[in-house]
Amino acid sequence: MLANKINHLLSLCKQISSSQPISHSRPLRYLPPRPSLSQIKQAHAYIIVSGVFGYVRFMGHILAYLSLSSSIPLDYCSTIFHTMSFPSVFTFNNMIRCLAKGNSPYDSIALYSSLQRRCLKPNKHTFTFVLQACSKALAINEGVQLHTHVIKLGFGDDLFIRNALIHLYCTCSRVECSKRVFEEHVLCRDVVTWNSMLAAMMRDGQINVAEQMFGKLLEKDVISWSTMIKGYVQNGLLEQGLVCFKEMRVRGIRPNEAIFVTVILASAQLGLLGHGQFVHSTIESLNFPISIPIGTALIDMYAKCGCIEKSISLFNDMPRKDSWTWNVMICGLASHGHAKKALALFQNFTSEGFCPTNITFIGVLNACSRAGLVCEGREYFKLMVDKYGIQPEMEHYGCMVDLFARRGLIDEAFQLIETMTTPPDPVLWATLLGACKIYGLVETGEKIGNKLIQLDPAHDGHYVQLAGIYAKARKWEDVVRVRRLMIERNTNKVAGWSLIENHGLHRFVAGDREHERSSDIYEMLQTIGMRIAEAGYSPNVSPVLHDIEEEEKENAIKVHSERLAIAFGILVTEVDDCIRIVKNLRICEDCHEVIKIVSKVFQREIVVRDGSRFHHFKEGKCSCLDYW
DNA sequence: AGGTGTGCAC
Repeated sequence: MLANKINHLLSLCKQISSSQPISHSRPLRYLPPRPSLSQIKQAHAYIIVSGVFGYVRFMGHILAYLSLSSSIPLDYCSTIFHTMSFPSVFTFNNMIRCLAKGNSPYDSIALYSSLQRRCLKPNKHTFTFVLQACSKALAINEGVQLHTHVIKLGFGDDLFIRNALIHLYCTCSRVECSKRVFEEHVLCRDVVTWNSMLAAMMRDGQINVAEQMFGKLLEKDVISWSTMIKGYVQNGLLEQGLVCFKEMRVRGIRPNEAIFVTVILASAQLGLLGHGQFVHSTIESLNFPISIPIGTALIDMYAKCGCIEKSISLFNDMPRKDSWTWNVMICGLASHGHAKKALALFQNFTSEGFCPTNITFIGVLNACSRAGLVCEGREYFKLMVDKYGIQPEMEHYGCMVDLFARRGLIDEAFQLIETMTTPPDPVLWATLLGACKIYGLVETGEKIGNKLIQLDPAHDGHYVQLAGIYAKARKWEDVVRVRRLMIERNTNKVAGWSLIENHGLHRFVAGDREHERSSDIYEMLQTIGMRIAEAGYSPNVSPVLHDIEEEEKENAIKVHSERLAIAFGILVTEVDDCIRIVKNLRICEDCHEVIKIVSKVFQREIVVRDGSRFHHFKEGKCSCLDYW
């Protein structure tokens, strides 16, 4: 159809050009709204070959079409531009736009200067394009100068330009300036202006202000909702983001791809399967197409919500995948300890012609470390550098140190750290510290622990780990000393919590008695205690740091948040249902042991996502093979 | 001829 039109255009132009000049816009009128690159090239070639009268004017249009391409052919654009001796402002504008959109923002800004040197007068379109370039280049100084030009030339009231200015100031973290632009013109604000301002407040973390603005916004379009939802999620207010999404659905607004991706991501971060499934079912009920970004986000979400099988089946069903999709799947398999599957997938990935990225190798190395595959880990690390030329980053060293440390190869971990050109991240030392705790290496642990506390004195985790090492060696005086240090320094203590979903969210902290079914929960804890004792369990109190009597220590670990959540889970779920818990910190050794036994004596499948990985408890065993 | 919004990590 389109080809016919173009052919028609060509023959028409041939006929006309032999007799009389054709009118200005005719060669381009036959192009569709977003023509393909080859269609644009055909039209361009024809304009030149036919020697159409006024063809210089068409070059601006050709550039305008090119600026709409998904990946802008900058070489082609500049060839067109530089063949013209006297480009018009229109042509300049579209070239500025091509450069801004095609990731050459500095060239775009430079072209604006050259437009002025030629004594051409920029118009309102010039500013929207060049301001976009400034936002992209974070060129705040140039942006401020342009703002003065805008005012001088009398474009200060233009809605599009003001929105571009708001966007510029907010991407350069000048929220106060964008607020000023926003407030200057109360009368002529449109939805887009509100949206830009909303985005600015979000980026600045001023959620309350943004919320008020959102409330005042009478006509909310899809992007207003998108901005608000994304803002919640970006600022870690995941549950509010999902509530906002639900409200949008209630009002009958059809979400777009970006919104779906954002709320799937929020569900993944929360780790709550119910929320993720709700979003997935919304997509299905709207018959919304599963694009690559949505499919990828869903795979990631199911993996992070503990349903790795569902991730795998979605992955296999996806007709088209990009390297992100593969990376998500490899990382997902790795986080669940399915090392062999992750490594097999890596082989398929490369044999299908994809090029692995630094992220791919984080997944691969993570798979090796989770499964204790030391030899494979060493090989992949070498392959990454030698074959793919990827320089190891902190995260790759993190995986390797973890790999060695878990196997007790502390010396090899130290050797690797010594080869690093950049100073090691405290996370690497923290990984080693964890290994010292597992292997009972009190002296090494003490050295690393003190070093870490020196490096990062506000992080309470380091004190807790070091105290844990002392506690395991029953060095109670040292435990007390470290704990006292932690209290004196008033560290940012992160409270442990566990979440479980059952007709809404239930969050527990240790010793919690706030829940409405608290007395039932504690009764269930008693029952659990009796039944696991019958099965031969005896408490391991080393994780308890308090210098208190043994009996009290036992009581303290009995009420860890994950146990309260599991007791509640047993109370409210059906026997065949899997109990899913999300915990912010790492699970303690004793709770891990308890949950293993619970899974056996109560015949329940329990999945715990802790701060670092997944634990699938079934028949008295855990998928981590007691290695975390 | 113009402005706003999405995915992978120790």
